[in-house]
Amino acid sequence: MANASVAAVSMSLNNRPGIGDEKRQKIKEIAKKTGYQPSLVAKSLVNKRSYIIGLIINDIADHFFAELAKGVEDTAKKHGYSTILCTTDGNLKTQEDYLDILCSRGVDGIIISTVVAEDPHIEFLIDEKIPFVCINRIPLIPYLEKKAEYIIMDNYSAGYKGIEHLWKLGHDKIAIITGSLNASNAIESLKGSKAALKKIGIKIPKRCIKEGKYSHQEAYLVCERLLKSKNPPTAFFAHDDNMALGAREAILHSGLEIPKDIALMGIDNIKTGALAGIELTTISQKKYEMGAMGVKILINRIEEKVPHMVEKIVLDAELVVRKTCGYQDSGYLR
Amino acid sequence: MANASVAAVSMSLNNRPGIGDEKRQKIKEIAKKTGYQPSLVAKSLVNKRSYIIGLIINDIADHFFAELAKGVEDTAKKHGYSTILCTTDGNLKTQEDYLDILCSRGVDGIIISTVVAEDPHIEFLIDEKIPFVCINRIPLIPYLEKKAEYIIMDNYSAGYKGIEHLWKLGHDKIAIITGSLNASNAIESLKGSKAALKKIGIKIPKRCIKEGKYSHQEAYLVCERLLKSKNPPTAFFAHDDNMALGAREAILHSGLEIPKDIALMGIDNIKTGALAGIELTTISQKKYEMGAMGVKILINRIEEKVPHMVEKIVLDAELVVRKTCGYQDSGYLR
DNA sequence: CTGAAAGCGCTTACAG
DNA sequence: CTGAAAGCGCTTACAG
Repeated sequence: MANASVAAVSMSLNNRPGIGDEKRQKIKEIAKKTGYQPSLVAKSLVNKRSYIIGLIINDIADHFFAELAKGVEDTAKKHGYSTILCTTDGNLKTQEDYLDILCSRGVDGIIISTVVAEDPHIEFLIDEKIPFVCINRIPLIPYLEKKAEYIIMDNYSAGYKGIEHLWKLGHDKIAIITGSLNASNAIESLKGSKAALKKIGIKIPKRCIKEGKYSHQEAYLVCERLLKSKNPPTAFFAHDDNMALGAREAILHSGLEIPKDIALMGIDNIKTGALAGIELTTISQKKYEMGAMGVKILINRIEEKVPHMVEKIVLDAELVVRKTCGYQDSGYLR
Repeated sequence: MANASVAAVSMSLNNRPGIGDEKRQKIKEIAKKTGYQPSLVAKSLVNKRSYIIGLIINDIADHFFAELAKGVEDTAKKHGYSTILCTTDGNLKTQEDYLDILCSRGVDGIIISTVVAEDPHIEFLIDEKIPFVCINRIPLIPYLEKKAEYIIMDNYSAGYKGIEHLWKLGHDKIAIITGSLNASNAIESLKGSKAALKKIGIKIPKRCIKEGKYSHQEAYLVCERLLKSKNPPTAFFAHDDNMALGAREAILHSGLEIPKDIALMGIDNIKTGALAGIELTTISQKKYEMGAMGVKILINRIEEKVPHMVEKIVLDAELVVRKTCGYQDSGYLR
């Protein structure tokens, strides 16, 4: 410190009152010239603020979560926060480990997108009094409902609209490939689809509702098996695009054409689905925005500028008609 | 602290000698029962070890970088490190900002995949004595060569093999869509392609070598324009799959067929390229492995178990023949 | 307006 | 083998 006390430079660099303008300027100059970078870890220790948030997702190579992560990281960066990437691969133990690590790292908040319906860790987060927001999925535990913030898509409506679209195009033999049924989004989508089926008045056999676990590979297998069954469905509604693309492989590999022989729908609207020759009809989900909004809410909580109130945001599910269901060819038949 | 000094618990929990087994066990038990989590930030401060690495990439929603990031995060996690995700969007200023932040956060090391040929920040990293490894791209500054570790694909060979494959299939009118020519990978691929052209003995006009900047959109535009020119190419070699997919859109939208009218190649072998109906012929790049190996080398440096030596790893570029170049139809013609 | 002191939550020598 | 003290690099009251 070429000319002043440590307190003086601390106050200067943090723009705190208690020091003359002239001296402040001088200190800033010297700091700049010498490339002085204050240690954020020491700062964290005394301020109890790390300016780090944790982001918990299943898999960064999954296009859905990658978009989510992009929204999170962009927004965090914009507000001066760094983000620690935590991928759990859907493993609850890994999730627990990461939660522990994030807490002992003193992160200011957590964005969690992997919550399971009966999630055992939400209480932990509440007890630790660490700000967090659930995105994509929420805990389905009634007494927790008012205690956590969340932002999700209207999965029920997504599940409903998909069936409705297929039905209007003339399909009665519809197969549903669900997400991971331990998670709220999959549960809600399935509820929506079942409600639509009921409303419409058609029944589909149990064997035509299969859990695809949001996995491309799993959906491939499920679809392949169904296609080989004796009364195969004429339409597949996969509850995410990943699985829809898996089903697509199975359909095409078995020599069938889309949508001529088989109609196919997904949910999420990932970019790959828009490619020529794929043109997947789907339900749009605002992935980037969900991540971005999640961070904004989280930072509001952390900085408590806004009086705290539990926020619950449910984003619209919008039908995106492309070519895998045959709307272009026939239009709605009913 | 129910029964011992702070030093005692510190030694117990860190498995340091200097305390009796019995007491150690007891302390560990109590720690477990009370759910005590030592503050990693305080630890960082005294140990000068944060167990955090920084990962710098262009864009997490880009499939190539997402795979890379997956390899990095998985491996870091396995070795007890957390990873801070930093996306620069190819912006050097953002890169600089992140480097500063990472340093003041006291990260133990950095994986950087966004380095530019004349990168102004490598010297900074060396001066700061912070371990780092360049993956995917390297600085093309001779006197820095022996000072940084890197692991990259053999981009020259990738560029070479693509041209060779197209030529053997009978193409003379080839267009090349390059990556960002301020980066080593793009430069090397282009060199390789030019060398192949020379070896083979064909010349392609300047207007048929265009910079696509590793952007889907840019490649679309470049390809569209070239297709409309009066002597259009019969084959496109995009120097990554992202761009190949962009070119594919342009080709298909203009009513041409692949590979009947136009042959198409990429580099990277992202998963989307393998989808039915896309089946992009490409050069395989080991993305996940590159990230994973990068972290292993980085951690070796950080922990200095292995005597330090500058490592340079160049991964093989392997041709993956699928359907966009017409090999299935005709086989090699020359 | 400025400087010396205490403290954030740990770990590491250093005496007992 | 154990406990009291110093220190990591900062910030924040608290006297001068």
